[in-house]
Amino acid sequence: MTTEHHKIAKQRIFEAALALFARKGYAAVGVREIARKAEVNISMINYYFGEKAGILKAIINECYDQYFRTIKPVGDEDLPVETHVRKMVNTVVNFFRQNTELVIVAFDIIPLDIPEVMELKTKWITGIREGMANFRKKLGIDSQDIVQEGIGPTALIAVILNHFQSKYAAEQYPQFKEYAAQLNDEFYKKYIDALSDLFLYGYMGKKNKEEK
Amino acid sequence: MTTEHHKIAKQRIFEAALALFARKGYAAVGVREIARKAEVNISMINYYFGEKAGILKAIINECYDQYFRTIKPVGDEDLPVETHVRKMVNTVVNFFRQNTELVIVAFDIIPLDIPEVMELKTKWITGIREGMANFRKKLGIDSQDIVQEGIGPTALIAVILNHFQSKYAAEQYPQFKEYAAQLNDEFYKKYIDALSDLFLYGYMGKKNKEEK
DNA sequence: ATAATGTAAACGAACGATTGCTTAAAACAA
DNA sequence: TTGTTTTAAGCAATCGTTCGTTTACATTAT
Repeated sequence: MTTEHHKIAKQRIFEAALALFARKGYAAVGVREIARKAEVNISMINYYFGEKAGILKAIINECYDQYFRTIKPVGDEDLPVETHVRKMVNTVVNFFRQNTELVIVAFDIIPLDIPEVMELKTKWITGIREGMANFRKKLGIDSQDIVQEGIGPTALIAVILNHFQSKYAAEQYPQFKEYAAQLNDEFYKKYIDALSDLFLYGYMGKKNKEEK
Repeated sequence: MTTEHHKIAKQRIFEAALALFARKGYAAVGVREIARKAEVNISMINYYFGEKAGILKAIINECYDQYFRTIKPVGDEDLPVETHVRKMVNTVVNFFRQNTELVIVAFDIIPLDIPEVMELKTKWITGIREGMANFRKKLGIDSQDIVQEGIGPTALIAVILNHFQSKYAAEQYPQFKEYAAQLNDEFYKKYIDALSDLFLYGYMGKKNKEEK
């Protein structure tokens, strides 16, 4: 029971902080606000996570770990390039959809002046990049070429992240909730196809395809 | 002289805040830090901008105004679609390059719980979308189709914004400065072409082009 | 010409509120 | 009892903002 209680309280803090960080950004959220939402005493945060930044570290670890474990096996599959790309887009979009708050907080680009956190993120990103080296190679991306690095998978993920940041923001504001409500299963089926098409054949190719 | 002095102090606050907001995010920066960097008394911030959020509003107005005035005339030009897209990509990338701090702060997606600021951004985005309606029409984008909205120009800007966020972050950290230094004129010439190619013909088209 | 008035810019000090975090004791389970 | 979990209270520091005052210069009146 004790262990159970333990987990529950820690989990509540984690989830409350995650939701608040996603909504307002790390710096804009205070520990008291987290404690209030988690229905927990303030000191519980330091008890379980050491410091405020400890929650963020936990979020980052959780997100990158799950992300890597999700896309790595897909990247290692042996499929024709086009099929492979489509499957990867599908995988990434679904992961972002199911873990929107996690990716918004963990994949946020604005640097925090907390060296430890920055190092943690760098470590993860480097690791994932190495783990996906084969997939990148298959796409013919030369890791030395910074132009190719700037587009390719990097660009794809930027687009997807941007979409879910916008979606999440829209869900908060009454005037945009109507839009957010349209983003259902049906939408994502089409979205994944359209995004794959765009990445594979571009805007002109996509246009030709539609005109056929 | 008085007016001259006025401009200088206000400008210093604006620029100091802009740099700090871009680096750390709005919420992570205090007015004292801004005042210190601007070499100005703390109370001058409220004197010139009313409140801390007033600086942010000024930044947002400055950015969107300049952005719209830059891309609008390009969007209204009468060019073949491909040429038009390439010119637009070139225009947007150069604008982001020359106004990196402005776009990082103003185009940041994470919502601030300052209703006034959110309304201001919404107003600008709506206006720009309307102003660029002809260009979107030319690309064959149906504004009602949220799938097409999610990719297209939205995706392109997301990619470019992501690049400059990464670049700006890299410039701050010693271990990445080497990378940031490579992002020179030569790089952006290639980057603009590669990004245009990707958007127009996709990854497969780009690959075919290179193999020729 | 000199003195009085007006005005905008800048200053240091302080306001109440909130920040992240710590402590010591109470409540609980084993 | 022993050891763990939860609590309330409080720490120093900082937050955004406002205060009354002073400086510097322009305008007006005498």
